[in-house]
This record gives sequence, structure tokens and C-alpha cells, in this order.
Amino acid sequence: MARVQTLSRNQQIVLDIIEKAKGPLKAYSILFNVQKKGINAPQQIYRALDKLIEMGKIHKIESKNAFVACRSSDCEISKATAFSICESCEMVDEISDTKLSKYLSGFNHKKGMKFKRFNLEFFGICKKCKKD
Amino acid sequence: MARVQTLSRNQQIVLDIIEKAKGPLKAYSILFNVQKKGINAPQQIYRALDKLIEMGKIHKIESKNAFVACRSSDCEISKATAFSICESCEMVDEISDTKLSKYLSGFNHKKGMKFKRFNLEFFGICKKCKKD
DNA sequence: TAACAAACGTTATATTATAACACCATGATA
DNA sequence: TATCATGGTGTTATAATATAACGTTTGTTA
Repeated sequence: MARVQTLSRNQQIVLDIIEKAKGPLKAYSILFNVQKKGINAPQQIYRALDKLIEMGKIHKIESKNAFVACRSSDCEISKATAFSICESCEMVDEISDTKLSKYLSGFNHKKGMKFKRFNLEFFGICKKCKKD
Repeated sequence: MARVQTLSRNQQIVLDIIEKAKGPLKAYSILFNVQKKGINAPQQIYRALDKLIEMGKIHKIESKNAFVACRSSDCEISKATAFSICESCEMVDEISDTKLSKYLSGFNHKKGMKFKRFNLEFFGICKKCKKD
């Protein structure tokens, strides 16, 4: 049916905060930031996060338990995510590299398992931090 | 200096359990399994886990907050990890594929960040589960 | 309008992880 | 030998992350 997804109130509030943020946000930091808007409980945050992830609007950075907005146009690719993560300043950058994505999507496990999805996290020190 | 790492008592106990396990283990499940050996507190587990990871003896599966033994000979490659994860039975398999590893180690971010390390997690349904 | 699905709000609780402090063994070194 | 740094231990307490379970409200669609 592929109908246009419209966001609920809480989903929109949570998405707004994540999109405005400069870096990845943790669930409880989102919570503290929206209490003025009448959201009081972790559940409300986690529910919105779950849906936003489903929709491909945001991604979870697994190594940090934190969330970033998707920057890849309209994210058909939430099934093929790659990030670059600075270990010094915690900056996270979504990598959209067609070659990389194709390479990994086409990767076949020797043991015959067919992959539906992958997540790749690169770590290093970003340019900015290197200067210091 | 590269001296041979010898494991402390707690580190050895924790490693043994993880190596014997058929799948990834969670920290608290390790804890419950070693209480007969006089380990009573999460700290003791987490400390051992941290060191074992440093040594490359085990890996953390970030998407599951769980730990598996390293199966790649003696893991020079704890800086370049890849796993295949079954979403049905939770089985985790370490992928050691030289090509893949080289490809990713050589991958360069457009924005000029130099990577020290990566972790890749593939998801799908394993052969066994597919049959059912 | 009735029926259903999806989102909501709330309370409680489970799970994962770290802080902080005191103690002990080892080995280097002054 | 004294002392000091290092790394491991054990313990209590607490922080941070995430889910269960319940009933209500809202929005869609038949």
C-alpha cells in the first residue's frame, strides 16, 4: 500500500529533537528535553523511537545506545546502515556510499545464510579532534 | 613489549563460560552461572569482560549486549569484527573473511577520517531456522 | 456508527552498566 | 629494606537503559 507515513504527536516531537541535535541523543536525554511538552515517561520515548526506526527516520547507534536522524534522502536504506564514529568527540556521521552499500548487500555468508540487513560502525578520530 | 598475557582467576572463569557457551552470553547470565565459584557482583563480571575484550579473547555483540568467544585463531583482528546474527534463534557466528576484512580496513571516509576499527553486524534467518 | 488498530498515559519493574572505596599481591626501584 | 606503582580482588550502592502491563483515547475504515 505504501501510503505516506504521517507522524503522531509524540513521534514528531521526538524526531524534531533528534533532527535538531548535532550529535547522537540518548533516550533519557530526549526525555528530559521534552518534559516541558508533557511527555513524562520513558515508554513514550521508546515507543516513538521504535516507530521512527521502523520508518527509517532515525537510526540507533548500537555501540552508544543513542539515536541519530537519518540523513540519507528518505532512507530506503535503513536496512543497510554505516556510520563513522569519533572516539574523541563522539560525533557520528552516516556514511552513504553506494559502492560500500552494494558490496555489503551482496556479501554472502559461506554458511549459506541470507542477510536481510546489516549495520556497520567505523571508529576513529575525526579531523577536528586530530588537530587538537 | 608484547608479553604473553596471562589471565587472572576471574578472567579465566568468565572466559571459560563464554567459550563453552553455544551462543552469545549476557553479563548477568554469566554472573548467575559463576556464583558457585564465589563471584557475586556485576563489577567482577564487567571487569573481566573489559579485559578479555581488550585482549581480543571475546567480542561484544553490540546489538544484543552480549558476548561471544573469539574464534579467529588468536584474533589480531579484534579491530575488525564481523558477525552474522540470526534474528530467529539468536545464533551468532563470527565471520572471518579476508577479503571483507581487507575491503573494510581499506575503506576511506570521504570526509578524511582515518578509521582504527570497525564492527559489522549482519542480520537474517539462519539455515536451520529457515527449515522450520 | 461500530469495530479495529494505533497511539497515548501511567505505574511499576527488569536489565545493563558504572562509581567508589578498601584491600592485597607483585615487581620495580630508590 | 622501604616505598611505590600496577593490576587484580571484593563489596555496597547507584546510575542508566529498556520493557511489561494496564486501561484510555484517537483515528481509520467498513
